[in-house]
Formats: sequence, C-alpha cells, structure tokens
Amino acid sequence: MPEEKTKEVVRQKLTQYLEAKKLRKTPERYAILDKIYSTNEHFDVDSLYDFMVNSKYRVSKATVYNSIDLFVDAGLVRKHQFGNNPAQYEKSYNTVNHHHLICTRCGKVQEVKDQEIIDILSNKKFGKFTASYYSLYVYGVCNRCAQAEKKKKQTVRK
Amino acid sequence: MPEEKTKEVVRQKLTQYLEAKKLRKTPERYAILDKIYSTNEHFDVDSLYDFMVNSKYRVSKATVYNSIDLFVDAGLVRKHQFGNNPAQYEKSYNTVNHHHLICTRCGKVQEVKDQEIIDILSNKKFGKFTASYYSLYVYGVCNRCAQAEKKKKQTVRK
DNA sequence: TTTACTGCAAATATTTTGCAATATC
DNA sequence: GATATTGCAAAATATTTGCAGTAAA
Repeated sequence: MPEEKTKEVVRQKLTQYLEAKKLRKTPERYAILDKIYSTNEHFDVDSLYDFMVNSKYRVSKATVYNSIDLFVDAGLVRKHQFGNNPAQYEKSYNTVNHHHLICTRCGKVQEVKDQEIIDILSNKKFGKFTASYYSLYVYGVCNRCAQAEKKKKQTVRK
Repeated sequence: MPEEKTKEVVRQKLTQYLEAKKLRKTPERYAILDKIYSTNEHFDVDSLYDFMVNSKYRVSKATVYNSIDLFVDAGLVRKHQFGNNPAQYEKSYNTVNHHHLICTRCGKVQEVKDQEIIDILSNKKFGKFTASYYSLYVYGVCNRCAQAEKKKKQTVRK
C-alpha cells in the first residue's frame, strides 16, 4: 500500500476511535499521526517532537505524549521499551509483523521477520486473556560487537 | 532445586563472572544477589532497596542499580520494561522459562509457560546475532478487565 | 455554551553521575 | 599501595500534572 493511502486509512481509523470514545478531533492529533506514518524507523518522543517543529508544525511536548498514548490505545502505534530509556515507538498499521534483536553491548535494535514465529504466535490462545499483539525481544550480542570482543581478547593474549 | 542450593550456585556464578571480568567481590553484591533470589516475584529497584533496608542490610540505591546491571550482564537477572516505569526485574537462574501477558487496561502482568513457544525460540538462529535470551510480551486485555468492560456496556444500554 | 484539549511551566519519577571515603586485591 | 566500589547528594533524563487560555462540539 502506498504511503499516502496508508495515511488516509489511519486518519479514518483515528476518526473512528475518537468518535467511539467521544474524544475531540483536534488538528494536532491528525498532524502527529501523519508525521508518525511518514517514517519507517523507531522513534522516541523527543525526536518526533523535533521532527514536528522542524516541519514548521508547532506542538507542545505534552501534546505529543498525550497523543501517542491515544494512538497506542487505538492500536495505531506500538510502544517499546528495549531496556534503555526513552521509550521507542513505531507505527503499527499495515506494518509487516516483525521481531527485535537487541544487542546488550551496544544497544542497537535490529528488526527480523520470521514467518514460523509469527504463525505460531498468532494462533496461540492464552486462556481467558484476549491477546491483541505480541512483542518478541531477542537479547544477545550483535555481530559487530562479537567481532570487537574477539579482537580485544586476541590483543590481551599478546 | 531448593532455594538454598540455588542461592549457593548463583553465588558461585557471580564469583566466576567477577573473576573473569576482574571485578571485585564486594559483600554488597553478594547480599543483593541473595535478596533477589529470596523472592519469586517481579520487583523494581525501589522495592528491592526497601527489602534490603528492612532486612537490616544498608546499601545505597546507587549500588543497587550498579549491582543489578552487573547481574543482568552476568545472566543472573532479567530486566523487563512492561510499558510503564520503573523497570521490573526477576531472577533468571534455574527459573522456568516463561512469557508475560500484560493487560493494557490495568497493567497487570501474568506469567505463562508454553513449551511449544519455548522450543521454537530456543532452536531459532538469527543469522550472525548471538542470542542469549528471549522476552515475549503478549499485550491484550485480561479476563477481569474484559468482564468489567462487558458489564459497563450493559449498564450503558439500559 | 460547555468542556476537552493545548501549551507552558512546574512537579514528579527514575536513573546516572561526581566525588570523597573505604575496602578489595 | 593502587584503584574499584561504595554512599551520598546533585544532576540529568523522562514523563506527568496543574492551570489558564483556546477551540471543538
């Protein structure tokens, strides 16, 4: 789906959500959602705020926090806390299901897709708990850090 | 494995880790590790700190933070950030592998065990990334909250 | 017209850091 | 004796809150 089409759909989804919850359709909320759907990366509140300001759209940080919470509740954005603050977010509508590899040395987060895991998880039932989505974090050491460590050990050996 | 035996083993593991990294074997580190392995619950830094103080073992909060980081790196403790601060921790040695169901309404965290998921994940390879452990968070609505919501809707209908 | 929402600033909460004193190696 | 670690306090970071003004319904 092209980006513009996706944005249109999520705008509609936001409208539905706001009406269902009897909340107001403020321009800030639509502007922030639009910015979120203009990127494919993970982001935190601060960088989203900067992005808004640089795009000549002034909002307060409080409103960014408030809106993001709303989007998470509406299922349009996912929140992640990969062990280090600040919280990271990503758009979730029409986004390929994926998992996260988190390097415990350098903190780098890498996305991976694994159909087998996705299939298993999406068919899983957990008793009376109604699952809406999954976050799988795989912690370990990325290739770059593993190489660096190896090199270091060799140096020590000398 | 009885609790005392487990504590003994993790003490040894900590010793190995500290020696390998050429760090010091301070009484604080062993005392904190011991307290962590005296509970089966998730905990945060504050409650662990209180637990230490109430047990007449005075440590500073900075030392608690410092030590926990060490334990996480040593693989003796797992860190979780379930969407709300503060970070939650749990002991990891000799602990049954499990996943977390997190209610997005009330924030309650429930543990579940699913052998199929465990098997799949522990055999999975992610390219050159060396995985050490997994965190699977299932977000959704717990039974209690689902019931409460149902009831509310019925009331509104009247 | 009502009141939810915004922006701003202050408050709170969490974690990190600097530094002098102490204890491990 | 050298220096990693501790405790304490202050600083940095992240998020929430109170309130007056604004704007959506």
